Amino acid sequence: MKDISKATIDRLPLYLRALRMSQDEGLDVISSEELGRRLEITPEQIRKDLASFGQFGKKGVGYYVNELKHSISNILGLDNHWNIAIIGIGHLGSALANYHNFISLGFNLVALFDHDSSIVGKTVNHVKVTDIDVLEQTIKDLNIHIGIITVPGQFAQEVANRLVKSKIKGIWNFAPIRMKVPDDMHIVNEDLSIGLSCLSYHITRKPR
Amino acid sequence: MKDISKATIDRLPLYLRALRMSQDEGLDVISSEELGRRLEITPEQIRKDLASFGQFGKKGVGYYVNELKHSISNILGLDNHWNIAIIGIGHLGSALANYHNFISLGFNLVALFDHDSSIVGKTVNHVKVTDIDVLEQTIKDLNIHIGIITVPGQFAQEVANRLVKSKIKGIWNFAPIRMKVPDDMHIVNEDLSIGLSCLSYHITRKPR
DNA sequence: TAGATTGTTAATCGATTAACAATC
DNA sequence: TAGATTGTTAATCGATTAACAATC
Repeated sequence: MKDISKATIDRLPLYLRALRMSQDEGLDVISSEELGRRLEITPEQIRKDLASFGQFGKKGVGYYVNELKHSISNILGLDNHWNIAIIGIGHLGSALANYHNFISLGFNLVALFDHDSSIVGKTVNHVKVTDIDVLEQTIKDLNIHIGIITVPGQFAQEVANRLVKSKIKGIWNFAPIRMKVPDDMHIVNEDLSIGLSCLSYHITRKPR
Repeated sequence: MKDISKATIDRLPLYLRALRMSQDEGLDVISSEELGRRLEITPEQIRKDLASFGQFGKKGVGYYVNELKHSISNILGLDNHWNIAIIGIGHLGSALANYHNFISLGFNLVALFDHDSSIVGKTVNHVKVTDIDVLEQTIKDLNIHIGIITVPGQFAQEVANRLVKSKIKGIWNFAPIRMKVPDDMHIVNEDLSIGLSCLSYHITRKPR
């Protein structure tokens, strides 16, 4: 398989979601044209993206919704049903613990960690908060694959270091810093203030 | 000014943050080399990005931290101190209402809206939750510029329609749908499940 | 001055769009 | 069959990287 562009991978989750919605509406077959209309992505782009992973459509017909849905799920590795943990159960951590979309994508929320003794022991969305002191051991015991960092910025690097040592597979980081991790560690930075700042830029430059 | 690339604009908030941190550390001057090291962006990229807005550096010296910080703030329109409101005070909406980074970027959180009578009237981070029935009037009264949508997906389009009618300047959308808005409406979609899905893709393909 | 570092132009790389043959 | 729609190749567009003159 050739190298897949980052932009293509970023669009796959959108395709998956649109396919689910289409299926809920009772559609069995969908064309790249229709999928594009729903997502505001050109049909050519969609066909190109999908074609980089194989031939999923039927010429003259379109794509079988259920089939393509499963194919994309598989490509994204969602079939692995990764075990995830959230580190830092403040406002954002709690919100993510309650975010049902992750569950519906196939992720298992198996642990929550916090430092604060007034939070440890509490239950958020049916999961008990564990003391961060036993982070490494719990990651091994519960076979946690992905760590979600929602601690304040000044503690994020240390948490990342401990996750790396615990042989976690990937990190999803919400702390507003660029962390230093080994080259082979997979890390995705979710930077909430970028979106709002960009919006500010656009409304300043091109007011309606 | 030539057309600025979307990628460039996305990086400006990162520059701004790194400059703040540098200033906190007592730095007066910073080179593109050093800035690049902190952000893992090439110095050439940084110089190119900044150059598209003007000449901010001194050859042979670097960039004056405080000066550049203010310039980028200005470019991003953060000087406007936009009034923002959050619509949908569930877990995510509450978390955003408590997110201090927005305040430190210069945004004013002036209103929170919800439909649920058990939430209306409560106070989150010193702001009272208003009934969504009076959304339009409150937007006018409080001169709200940006609406943050954190309602469940099925209600998001309707909220967007009402924001558009209320002549809001921009929408920051957390609902997992692509909303239909007029072409001249500025909207940024913050799609939380994309990041996690992409992480799943990477750890599946290239396990450490 | 000599060393350092920007700003800018040219070269490369990557992603999107257009076009169309293949085929259901 | 005729119309529709994919998959793929070629053309265009946009973004990054490299190189270097300008200058502090």
